[in-house]
Amino acid sequence: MTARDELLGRSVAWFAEHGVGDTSLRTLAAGIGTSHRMLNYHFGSRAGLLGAVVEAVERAEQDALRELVATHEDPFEAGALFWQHVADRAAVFAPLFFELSTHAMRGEPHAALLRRWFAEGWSDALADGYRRLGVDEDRAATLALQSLAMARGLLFEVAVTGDRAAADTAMVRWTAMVRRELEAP
Amino acid sequence: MTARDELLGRSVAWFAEHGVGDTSLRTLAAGIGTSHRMLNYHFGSRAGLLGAVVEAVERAEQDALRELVATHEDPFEAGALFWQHVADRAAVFAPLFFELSTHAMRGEPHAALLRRWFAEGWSDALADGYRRLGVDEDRAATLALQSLAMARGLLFEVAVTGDRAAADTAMVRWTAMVRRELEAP
DNA sequence: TCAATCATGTACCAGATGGTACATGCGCCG
DNA sequence: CGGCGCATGTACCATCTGGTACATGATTGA
Repeated sequence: MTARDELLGRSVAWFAEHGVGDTSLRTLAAGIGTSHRMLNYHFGSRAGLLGAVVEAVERAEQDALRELVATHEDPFEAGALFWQHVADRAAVFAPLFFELSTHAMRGEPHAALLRRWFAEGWSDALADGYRRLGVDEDRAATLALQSLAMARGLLFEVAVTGDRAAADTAMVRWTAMVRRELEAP
Repeated sequence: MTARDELLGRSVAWFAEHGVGDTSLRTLAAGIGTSHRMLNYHFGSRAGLLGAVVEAVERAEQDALRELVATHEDPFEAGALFWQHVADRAAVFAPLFFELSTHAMRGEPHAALLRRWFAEGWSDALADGYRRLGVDEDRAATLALQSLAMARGLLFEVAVTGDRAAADTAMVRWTAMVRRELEAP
């Protein structure tokens, strides 16, 4: 692990806990035990650091999902495990996720990268899963969108209220609703 | 309309479009055609302004919902209209909503007010609606949570991808799923 | 008309900000 | 050993930040 990677990892953790918008390079540097000179040295500028952070967070989540999908046959089971994975990290992951998403909604900075992260990939992968279960194209796209929305909405709820149990049962019952929907004509 | 209200309204619009975190009092003042002196005069401080903004946004949304609920008998119809109301304003409302929500997730500032806004009220009102349809307590709570999560997740999707049509059909089909769920034993 | 209250503009403050020039360490390879 | 390149620390810069003191304009009520 290079010194840069070390700084990057600690920066992600700090941003997740304390927010991106309100954190200056100096505050961050003091918080993770380095100097603001180092951050500019390794990442060129504040914008460079943010870009690296976005990339790192995106790759970590996508890697986790890919591994779950690869190691589990049943897509519902993989989905349940991924929900668990995300919800476990809700307190630290959700604030960063939703904060960065607002940048994507408004444009700069890093809007293109963030849009790709939030929009593509996820719903495509989910729709693929439904299609493999024999659902027709139109239905699969909507189900993927709904599942994604449900997961993000429940993640939001967990992060704000801290009520993990309620969100878990909501997710379980949502899966049951989808299963019933698929079995129906 | 007092001068203060005028400034507050324009501030909300500016924050929605350009973000809270990256906007200084001076930038905001220049953007809405006043001086940063005026903002400090009317709101005391930056924190005071943000508090007023949060309060104003919350009240506006809750008023809209209350009016829809009061003027429509069928809760599904009121829900559909409220979704339309929110989705119409997604581009300007969602970024502000999700940005402020990260403040609530992390604590200060205005965490208490924001928590109340995001957590209570909404799901309670929804659960009441389901209970009035004869759903049992446990089921109603979960359905309220799911409906809220679905709406917020789809709002997120609309704000990021701009695909309103897909979100609309997803919402319509979700309502249908709930209706079927309620008719089932 | 005149005072008084509210609103607004100008100018300033101390501190923080992102960024950089420069000097110094440290470890690796010849 | 010597030198060289990466890493790190110090000090500084121009600019911007939130906030305030003070003077002035506008409005209104007696």
